[in-house]
Amino acid sequence: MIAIVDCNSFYCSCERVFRPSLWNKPVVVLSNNDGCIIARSDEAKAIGVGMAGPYFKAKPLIEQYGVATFSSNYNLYGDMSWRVMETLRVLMGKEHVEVYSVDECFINMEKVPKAQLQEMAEKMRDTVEMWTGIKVSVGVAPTKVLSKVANRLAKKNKAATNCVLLLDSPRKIEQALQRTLVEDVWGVGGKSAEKLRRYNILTAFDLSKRDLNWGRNNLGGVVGERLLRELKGEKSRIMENPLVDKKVIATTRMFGNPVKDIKSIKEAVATYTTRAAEKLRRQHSAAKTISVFVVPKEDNFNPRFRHGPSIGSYTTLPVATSLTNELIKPAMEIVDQIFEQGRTYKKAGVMLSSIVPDNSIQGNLFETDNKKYEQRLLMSMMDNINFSMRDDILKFASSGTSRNWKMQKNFHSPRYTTRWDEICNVL
DNA sequence: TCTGGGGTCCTAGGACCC
DNA sequence: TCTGGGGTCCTAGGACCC
Repeated sequence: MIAIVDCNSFYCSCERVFRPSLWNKPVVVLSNNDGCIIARSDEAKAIGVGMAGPYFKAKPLIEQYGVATFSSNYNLYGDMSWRVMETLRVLMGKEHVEVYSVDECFINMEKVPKAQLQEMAEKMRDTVEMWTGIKVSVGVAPTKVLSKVANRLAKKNKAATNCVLLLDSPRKIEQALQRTLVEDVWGVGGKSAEKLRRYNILTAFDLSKRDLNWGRNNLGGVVGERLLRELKGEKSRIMENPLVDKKVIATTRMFGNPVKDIKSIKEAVATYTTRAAEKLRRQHSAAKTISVFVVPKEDNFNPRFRHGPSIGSYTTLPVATSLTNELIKPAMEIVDQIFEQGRTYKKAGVMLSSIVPDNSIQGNLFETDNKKYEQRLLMSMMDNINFSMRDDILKFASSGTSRNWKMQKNFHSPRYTTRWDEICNVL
């Protein structure tokens, strides 16, 4: 059996841990740049605040009900996520925990006797709440897809399930599938749901009755076949190694305000490159390809392309690198290529790909080992200082000092758990 | 006026090889 | 007159996830 542990309204819950007065009150958290709503407490859902909607549209409702509003505080959420996952690793053994996203993880329950599954799921729920203050929901079933179905129903019917649902018999699985619409199945997105409805497949149960070949031919090849296997109770996505290195590393952001000058774009791109290179070094990798793109602000707004088309280019380096300065240089050259005078831009991004472990970088005849060593030492000193002191205390000059492109964060909460000067005060 | 930021996997099709 | 069959690698793009 497999369990999935999923934090309830995770970002909102993180904010509420340090603001108990918001308990049972409507809370929302906004995306970067305070653009969209990306998390809502149950109370906010109840008064009709929509998911992923733009903030400005929901603003009247938010003000009318006095909804507590926060800019996203990823320092806080990242640390709280680590606490939740670490609690589960202590409880279940770290080899059984597969972190799937910031707020959810799969637990391999093969070793737990069948009669103790319910009890163990409740223990996970209670321990995480006791140790971190975060409430979670737990779904347990024979496969990952079915455990997601269970988790969703547990969350939707908190009064009846107390946030734990175990699907351990064919009858329970069938009932759960009948109560789940096909678009709510993990792996079925908008496009597929539309197609399935045309075949009169409306619930997860309807879908589970199709045979594997049908899935292969109508739902994106092997992906569809695997999905059908999982719905039928046959494991098809194995427990993956949770700490696989990223194959692509990206840092992309909307600007706080639209930007017209190349200097600002270069500052932003240099800053994003710095951030991406840090992520690269954290996983001890180096990249051979760097791509840069910008998104112009289009006057005729087309809802089909919310961000408008992006304009970009890439450079393949002679040797893979993880050194910030070696990545900033080609990035700046790409900006020179793609920037058009007279246009206004609203977003830019940097992507690193062709990623290899940094201990297997191909040597370069013309570079002495000594110089490389010194440069790496410099990088790791910068990383340490920036991590332990404050973001960006040391930076490359090309990242700029004016930073008028920086994003808006008008409702930022303190980084209670990761900065000494922002620690929680109890008065 | 104002709509995020990361990722993954898979497939099709072209270039190229013998 | 008549021009195969099998494979690999790469890239772009689609669909999906949180």
